[in-house]
Amino acid sequence: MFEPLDTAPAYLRLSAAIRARILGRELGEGDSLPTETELARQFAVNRSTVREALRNLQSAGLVERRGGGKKLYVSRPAVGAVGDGLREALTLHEARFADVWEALLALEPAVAAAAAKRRDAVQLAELEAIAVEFGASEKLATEAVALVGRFFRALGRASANPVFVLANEPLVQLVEPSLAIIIDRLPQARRRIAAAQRAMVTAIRARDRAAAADWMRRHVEDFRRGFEQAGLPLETVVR
Amino acid sequence: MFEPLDTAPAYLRLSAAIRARILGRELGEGDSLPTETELARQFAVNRSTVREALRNLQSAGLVERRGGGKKLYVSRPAVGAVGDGLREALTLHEARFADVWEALLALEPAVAAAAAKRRDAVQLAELEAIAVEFGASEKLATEAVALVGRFFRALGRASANPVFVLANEPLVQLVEPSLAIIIDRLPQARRRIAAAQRAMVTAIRARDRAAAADWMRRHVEDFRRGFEQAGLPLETVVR
DNA sequence: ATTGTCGGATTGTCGGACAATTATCATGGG
DNA sequence: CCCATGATAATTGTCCGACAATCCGACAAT
Repeated sequence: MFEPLDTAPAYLRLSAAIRARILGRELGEGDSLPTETELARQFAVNRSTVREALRNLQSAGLVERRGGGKKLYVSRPAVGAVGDGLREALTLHEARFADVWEALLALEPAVAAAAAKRRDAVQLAELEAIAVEFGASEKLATEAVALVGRFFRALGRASANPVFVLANEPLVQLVEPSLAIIIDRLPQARRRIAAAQRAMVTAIRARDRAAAADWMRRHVEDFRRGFEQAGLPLETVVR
Repeated sequence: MFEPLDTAPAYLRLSAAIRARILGRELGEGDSLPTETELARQFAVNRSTVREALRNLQSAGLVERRGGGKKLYVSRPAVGAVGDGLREALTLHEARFADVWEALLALEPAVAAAAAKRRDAVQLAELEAIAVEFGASEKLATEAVALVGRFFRALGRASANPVFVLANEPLVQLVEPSLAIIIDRLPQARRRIAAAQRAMVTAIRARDRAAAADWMRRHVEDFRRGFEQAGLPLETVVR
């Protein structure tokens, strides 16, 4: 007979309303939002309430401020921001290295295969450049790790699959600290990574999906071995 | 020479400060936050500013209100909430069905294998119950879809890998509407899904990882065929 | 064309206020 | 002694009004 009343706080209903407009494409990426005062007038609430709703949308990445300006623009959630959130969530869920590794083993070969299938010339050149720079490096562990991260991210973009791009990000973030330790402790790590990157680039250049996936699989398995050889237990909780 | 000044608004620095405490485990899950007035006093800002910071943390799932109460408690981001955010992000990134399917094909066999390896008796019973209920159903498409969703989520939990659990969620959410259409249009879809679920349960009961992964692979590939046979183009943008 | 200036618009932050709801606790009954 | 109960205090959600800092756009000066 009667439906339950919506007793949610106004700031939540407000952000839900705007969120729905964005997801329904009535507000497209790049459109600017009305000013806070104007929103307050339209929704007939106080500006403080509007601001709470906006903070909500802002941390979901649905609106953002561009280049030091004041206006808010509708945006698609940035990969980095989504990745940060996922990394936090996984950290608080006490994901262990073994868990992340298991996901990497499932995901990355498919990413590599998709990259081999769909990469364009620019993306191939980027991967090559990163592999060359890594191979030539006598750099600090942190710089080497950053290059590995760039390689994986470039691979994700080359896969032309937004699901892979987004899924990639938190895994790479979570793995980077461990990788730094491995590169520090195991002298052969750099060589093995460089070899794997070369092999993957070659396979991707040849558009050989199977080879790309296979080399990635070895690369990821190597990574686990490195983790163990560096004396770290697989049950280590990542953070 | 000079470092850039931190000119971020107070509400952002405030949420960053609390966020760091939570991620650093100084505030553990279940701890309650001080009241807004108390936070305002400690950080020497106005309560309005505190509230904006809290809205930020709240939508990241780092704090939540429990059972209609007033107090805020530190929490780990709920799987459903993280999944919602990811689904939104993927929608706005214009992920196509083909992209989601490609990710499913990479991820789900690994999830099934992990479930076969690590499931306990309760989780096995849950999977069995869902499969039986699905097999016996003359239900509406929406109910059948809900059961498929429950099957995949139960599988994720049985994998005992939080990365799989979190990655699973948005994919399942994105795929459910398509699945409803398929079940509506293709009479044989129900039978094929039921058969796949039975096979997977059998493999998982026997702890046969390879068989579980293999049946899941077929299941996912079947899903793509169903999508095409239902007359939907793979390039359809999910939402 | 670049730089400086000026007024208006907008955001960030503040203080205070109040109703509605929730937490706390003393108190009396079983 | 334990539990229900009601009064009281604390807290949240929302509003109002205010003001400095900053950004924006237009216009003037170099």
